Amino acid sequence: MNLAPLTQRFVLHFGEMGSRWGINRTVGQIYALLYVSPQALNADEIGDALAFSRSNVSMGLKELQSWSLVRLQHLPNDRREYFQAPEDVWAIFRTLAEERRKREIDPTLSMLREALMESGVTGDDVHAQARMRQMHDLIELMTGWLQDVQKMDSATLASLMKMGAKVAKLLDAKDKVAVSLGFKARAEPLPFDKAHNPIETSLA
Amino acid sequence: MNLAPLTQRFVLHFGEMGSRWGINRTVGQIYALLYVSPQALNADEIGDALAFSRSNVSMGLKELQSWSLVRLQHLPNDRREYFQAPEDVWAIFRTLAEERRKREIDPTLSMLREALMESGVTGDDVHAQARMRQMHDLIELMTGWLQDVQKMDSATLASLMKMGAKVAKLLDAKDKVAVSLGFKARAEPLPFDKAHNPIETSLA
DNA sequence: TTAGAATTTCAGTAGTTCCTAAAAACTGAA
DNA sequence: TTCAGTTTTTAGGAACTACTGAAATTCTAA
Repeated sequence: MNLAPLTQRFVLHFGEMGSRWGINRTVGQIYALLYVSPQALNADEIGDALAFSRSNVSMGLKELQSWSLVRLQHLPNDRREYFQAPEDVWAIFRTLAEERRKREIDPTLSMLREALMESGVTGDDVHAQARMRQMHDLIELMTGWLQDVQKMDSATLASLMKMGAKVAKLLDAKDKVAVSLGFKARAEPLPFDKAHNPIETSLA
Repeated sequence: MNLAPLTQRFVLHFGEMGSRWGINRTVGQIYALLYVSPQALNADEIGDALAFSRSNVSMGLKELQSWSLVRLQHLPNDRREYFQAPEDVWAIFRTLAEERRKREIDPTLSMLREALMESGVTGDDVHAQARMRQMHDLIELMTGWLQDVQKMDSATLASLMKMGAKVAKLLDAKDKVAVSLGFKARAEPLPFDKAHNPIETSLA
């Protein structure tokens, strides 16, 4: 491996973190290299840079493609495939969030849905099913919210994130202002009341 | 394994998903069992229910404790340790988010911070460092926001999530109302302008 | 202090994942 | 169709992780 110093540190770090992120060292390093590379690289260049066998690079790239984390490119008069990581970090984040949801959450959500359809449940399963409903409702709320915010453009999302906890306070203030004016900013009532909260009430 | 049908399905599913979640089958199944169990269980009961060796159960419980996902309990006149999963699914989510941040994100944030301190960077590393800054700024924004919302109580958080994308629109409307009244709801200007957005400008 | 119950550690084995080198398959030009 | 360059698949060894039973340690009540 013969990379510029900062790049090398970055690449090695991604290799080490790989196992915590559910990818292997190879995949982590390949992605890191592509992320910092100013231009697309082909499989041989990647293999040379990281001292991996050609086939290992091939596997790694396939894995990254399955995550939609790399884009394929072709250069004129060169039939090798060139790979690059998308530039927009917000887009990368969106992709990651979506892929992880698909792999780590959706299967569980399906299982829970099926378990909740089951009727005539008896014995220990009565309590178990109630617990599953709590988990199901929370996950459904989270994934629904995630889909919502994924539709926002990056600037709006960034603004909301920077506000953080202030959002709640502002909305509170807004309600008061709106009410004092008899101003109706929303078509349907906000679900601030507990009665509409499936999480709080599902075990009640 | 001799569990009620729904419980069994739930437990087996958690075992299978374990590898995707970065835990092993044993740990996944133990957590699932504790999650649906109406009362705390001791290590022997867990081992019997799941047909694991006593030592395997011990390791699994240790792992779950390192994630702060199980609570330890003692019954009167019984010196065995009893384990249970916290009941509040929101609290569980908070714990999970925090632990994953510590393990999967914080080390990378540190590495990026150090890389950005580096001065006198030349060659390929100039572009690489700029890319690292983009990643750093995004992660910092996300983790900061996460800390903010983790402080909210569950009901507020649930409300905000249910609103999803509507939050942005409401805030927009709120600004208009506030402005038309000469009403100042916030102490500092909101960073809606691009100039204050480190993500958009760090590579410009 | 000690018996014995409960838990943890350890060493060995089984199982899984990672990685390479070689073979096979594919692609576009001649 | 053939050929050379390129990519993918495959088989097998290396490295790592998971699991068990036994031994060691820790803990508690008498």
